[in-house]
Amino acid sequence: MGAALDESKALLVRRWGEMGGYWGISRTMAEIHALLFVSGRPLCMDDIMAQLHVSRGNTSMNLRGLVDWGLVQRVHKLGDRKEYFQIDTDVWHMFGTIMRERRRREVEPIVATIGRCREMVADVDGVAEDEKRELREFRRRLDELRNFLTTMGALFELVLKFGSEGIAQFSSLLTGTGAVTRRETTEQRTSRNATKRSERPARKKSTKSKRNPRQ
Amino acid sequence: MGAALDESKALLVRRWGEMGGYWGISRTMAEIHALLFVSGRPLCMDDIMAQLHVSRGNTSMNLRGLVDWGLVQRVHKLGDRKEYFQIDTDVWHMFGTIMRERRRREVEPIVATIGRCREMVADVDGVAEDEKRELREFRRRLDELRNFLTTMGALFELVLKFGSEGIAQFSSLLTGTGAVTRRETTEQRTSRNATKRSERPARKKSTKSKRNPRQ
DNA sequence: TAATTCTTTCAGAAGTATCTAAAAGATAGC
DNA sequence: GCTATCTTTTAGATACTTCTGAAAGAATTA
Repeated sequence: MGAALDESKALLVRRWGEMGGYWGISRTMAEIHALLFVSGRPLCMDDIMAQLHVSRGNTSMNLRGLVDWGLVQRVHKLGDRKEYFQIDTDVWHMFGTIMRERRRREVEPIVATIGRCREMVADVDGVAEDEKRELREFRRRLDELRNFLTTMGALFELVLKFGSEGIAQFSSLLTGTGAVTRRETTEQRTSRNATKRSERPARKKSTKSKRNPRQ
Repeated sequence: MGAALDESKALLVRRWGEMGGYWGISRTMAEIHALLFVSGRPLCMDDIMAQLHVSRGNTSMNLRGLVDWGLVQRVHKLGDRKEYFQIDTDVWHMFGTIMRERRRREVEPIVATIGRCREMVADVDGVAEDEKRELREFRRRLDELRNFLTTMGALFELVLKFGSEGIAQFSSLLTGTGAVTRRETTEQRTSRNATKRSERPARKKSTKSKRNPRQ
């Protein structure tokens, strides 16, 4: 009856791959990610190639992408020259990594641009009275937008720091399900999730990079 | 000095468009969205074509996409046969729309699949003892994943219902900045944001659809 | 009904992204 | 150094998206 298990895994991999497209991630990359997730053990390139029917080159590229995202780690087995790839097993931690990376790549640039736009219209001197109205309205919108983005960013930071228990508390608080006081049950999580992903060395793609030495 | 205003707007439109790609939205669609946002008034197709240098067909298609997302409304001016397009001006409401739509299109299908996967491995009969371990581990992961997704969904629902004030409270609660009790300041927002977007008629793309009658 | 004005659809062009297979690059052991 | 084993890069092929321009479709007025 291991067949049911395999089918179940295959189904999740397929669907996860399809969904990847919506998230700006190539299907293959998402499939590799899912495969590592369902396998529950490190896989080598040949495993992945065989199970997903993709070429070696493609596998290599997408694995690199996943490592760059901080979602997959390279691991090695004693007496085996192959590299194995392993996924973060903690779902909360995994999504924390995704969120932080997306924020860095996608939200921060737009926040910076909003800042520049804001400066460009900071000066009201020499503007006709009827244009001032439009200017003020535009500034108001910029401020609202920036405020939204930074607030959401802060919220994510908090949520991912405090994990699922924190959210449950938050929910019950807002919905008034009951009076909840801050418990300390989430503190252990915090330290584990605080791994500094941001300090990962920024790999330059274009550079004729030396192969990663296996320390 | 209206030049600075125009340049500032153009800059935001360009950057917003670039970012659109990351969000699975075509650049033009994102640019149109941004243009409506910065303009602060309804625009017609010719306005958009002129300002973004895109063809009529492209403009039409992308505007339809935005209307389908519920991000843009069609409006009409008295004595003018043209259609005008208007964006939701409330940033929180706007992102609420995006989040809900993304959840419907992207998160719900994967949650459904997880459910199916879970059922496929529910039965443990006739499984060798050493495979049971793997099975249980797989089930644990599936459950964790589903739990994460539904919790996050609920969180978004809450956050968008309670708006920025709610988040500020949440933040101060978790960080322990001070004892906060639920205030009622956000209630007005709630009703406005509760517009039932989900009941929008599901336009079939493939169908040789009749043109939307202007009621 | 015909003319006018505006919008949508669609076939093919243009532009991107992704994939494969083959060559080049690394490392370890002999 | 040479060979074996494994990984990365790359050029070109394939597949997918997006865009345009032209034709068809709709509503309105005469």
